[in-house]
Amino acid sequence: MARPPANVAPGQIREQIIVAALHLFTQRGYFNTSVPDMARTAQVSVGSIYHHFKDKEDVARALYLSLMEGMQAELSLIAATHATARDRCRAVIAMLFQLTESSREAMDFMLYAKHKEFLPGERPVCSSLPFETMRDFVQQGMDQGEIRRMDVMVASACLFGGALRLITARLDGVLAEPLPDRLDAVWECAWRSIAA
Amino acid sequence: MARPPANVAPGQIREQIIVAALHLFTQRGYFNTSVPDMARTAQVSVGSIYHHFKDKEDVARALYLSLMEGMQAELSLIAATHATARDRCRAVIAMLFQLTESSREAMDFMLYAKHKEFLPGERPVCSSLPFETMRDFVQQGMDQGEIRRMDVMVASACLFGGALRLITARLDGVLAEPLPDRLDAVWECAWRSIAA
DNA sequence: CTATTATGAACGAACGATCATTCGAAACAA
DNA sequence: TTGTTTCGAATGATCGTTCGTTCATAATAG
Repeated sequence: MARPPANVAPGQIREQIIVAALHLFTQRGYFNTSVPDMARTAQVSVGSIYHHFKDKEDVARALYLSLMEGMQAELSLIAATHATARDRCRAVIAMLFQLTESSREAMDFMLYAKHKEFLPGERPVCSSLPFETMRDFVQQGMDQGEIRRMDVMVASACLFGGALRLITARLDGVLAEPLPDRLDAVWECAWRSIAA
Repeated sequence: MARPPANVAPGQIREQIIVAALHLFTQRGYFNTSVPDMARTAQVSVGSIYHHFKDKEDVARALYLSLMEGMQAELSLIAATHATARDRCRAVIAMLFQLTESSREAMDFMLYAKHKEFLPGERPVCSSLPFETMRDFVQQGMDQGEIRRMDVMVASACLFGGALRLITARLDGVLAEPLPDRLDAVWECAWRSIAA
């Protein structure tokens, strides 16, 4: 059995394709991006894309799942390094803000792409594992008495809604300043809205 | 110049096409909807669509602008019938919640379609007139001392972010109960977060 | 070692399907 | 009649996908 050529790292082509797809999908959208576009940007051939992925949709799915996995890893890290709901939720917002600045395209695609239009099988972002984990943080904070008793969905929406809205504004170019500059102000409002 | 046929009201065909487009765009998305699809759903011919609209994009634009106009009218009404920022903003959220229940597809298309992918000319929703009006409400509330002094964008995001997040959840089917049932709870959190 | 064969990654022209759009004719109103 | 609206088959362009081929490398034989 022949091994892949030694002059390129294994999985590197896949990575090139996924990175190119992320760039094009966020810039022009999934449906405005052709497979030849992806091949050109990734500097590989069309055939190579179909060698590594089942079809165009499969590229988008691999990208989406990979981003979701990364996000979930960040949340697990936060859960492991912070004890209270307050600390955890603040860390979540700080992380989201930083990620938006450092990986703007990833955040854009993960949070605001209309996945159901090109990934019919996947569940809506709202009910993805990361968002469920964030609601868990809130639920536990309510159980511990840190957060007022109320519907978990309402509490989560109010706690994270402001931050997510600001991320949208930033991604749309409506907010000029880096998000971390607004962390303290947003957090004060967010926590005040649901704190016991 | 011939007047339109007497057996159909003037502008009715246009309306049929726009309604069909709204239905299909929210159900499958703009790019998964073909012009023949629109013709079939609107019960008109393909040629008729091109008689009333320049092209497919023009249908989407007419739909979008019409929805935006309706939203702005609602906001103007609120501005005229409520004096304080507190009353105005609460009325805005109540209106958004009601509209989501009564015109789910309209809200979905207006707030969460990726317009820039098929309406390259239009500005992002964030910087549309309705959203600017909502920020104006907040700014005036800050000038009047009702709302704590802070960045207007941050305050607006925190005040409306929770409600908008809940609307997303509702549209995604993650929230089972009608939004108006949650109005009091959401409003208490929202106002608490920025009230002076 | 060298020569030969086997493997599968990479390629891109070509294919078939689908789409937005056009246009000439028919239908209808005035 | 004349001008407008409606129709849907035809057009041309574009897209996702396929597939025969090339070629570098690994495995094997001598």
